[in-house]
Amino acid sequence: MTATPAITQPVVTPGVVGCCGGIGAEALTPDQAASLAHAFAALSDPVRLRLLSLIATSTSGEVCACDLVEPVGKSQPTVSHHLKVLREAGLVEADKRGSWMWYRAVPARVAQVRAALA
Amino acid sequence: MTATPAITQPVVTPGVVGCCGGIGAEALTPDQAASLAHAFAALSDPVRLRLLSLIATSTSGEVCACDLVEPVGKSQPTVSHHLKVLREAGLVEADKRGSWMWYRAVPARVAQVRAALA
DNA sequence: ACTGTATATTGACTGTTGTCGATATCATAG
DNA sequence: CTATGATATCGACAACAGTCAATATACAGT
Repeated sequence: MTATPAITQPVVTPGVVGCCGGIGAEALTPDQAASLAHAFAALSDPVRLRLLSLIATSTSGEVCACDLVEPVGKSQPTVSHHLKVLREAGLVEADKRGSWMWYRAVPARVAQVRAALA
Repeated sequence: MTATPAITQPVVTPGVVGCCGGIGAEALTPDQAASLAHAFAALSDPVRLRLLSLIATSTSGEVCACDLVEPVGKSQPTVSHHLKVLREAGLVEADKRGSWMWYRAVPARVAQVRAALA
């Protein structure tokens, strides 16, 4: 019954996700509840939701961190902190190119969290 | 563009929900992000997830509060507190019959939150 | 009325979280 | 190699959230 992948680690489960451990299936085990709660916690801040939205809706599929500070109206350290939380939740990933960090959403992970509400 | 219903209030939006304001659609406005974040915050606690799961998966569709204290392993006031948070988020509703409070899930509301991850 | 039971509220404590200024790290340009 | 710009980390603080014991409220049965 370890069907729900660990959310604590930024490891993104490959392949089809979100088949098990949903609210509407069987009752959640404490472990499943804990890891799901961690994922939802990452989504429970308006700034992080805006960041994820900005990243997920960008036409190029990725966006430079430098373009995220101004839209959310928070300081650079604060934005960096929120991006870290999103990354630790596996909802976004990033890599450094030159001086810039490019962030992109992880659709499979978002789908997995969404499926938990089934 | 005030498509996303207010989550702060326990008012449940009738009819079809979850068509607008999702992460993957356009970028969220600050207001949309705020109300969505409030909904996710209610799901960001393991105890509340277990409670919602227990309620949503009950065969009769509703469950007495007295049957929720023991499974989650928390004190009665703590469980009562979490049930209040779930109710304020519109994810569950309840009514008193005799001495007992009967809780049931609000599927439309759950679906609305799920749709925000589209 | 009184007693027992079910649920909610209060008050207090503790741990966590969002925020920013200051600073550190790292890459590029000159 | 220094200077500049982009990000991340650190330290501190205020606000918030989870928890429980104690108490309050409401209902049922006797």
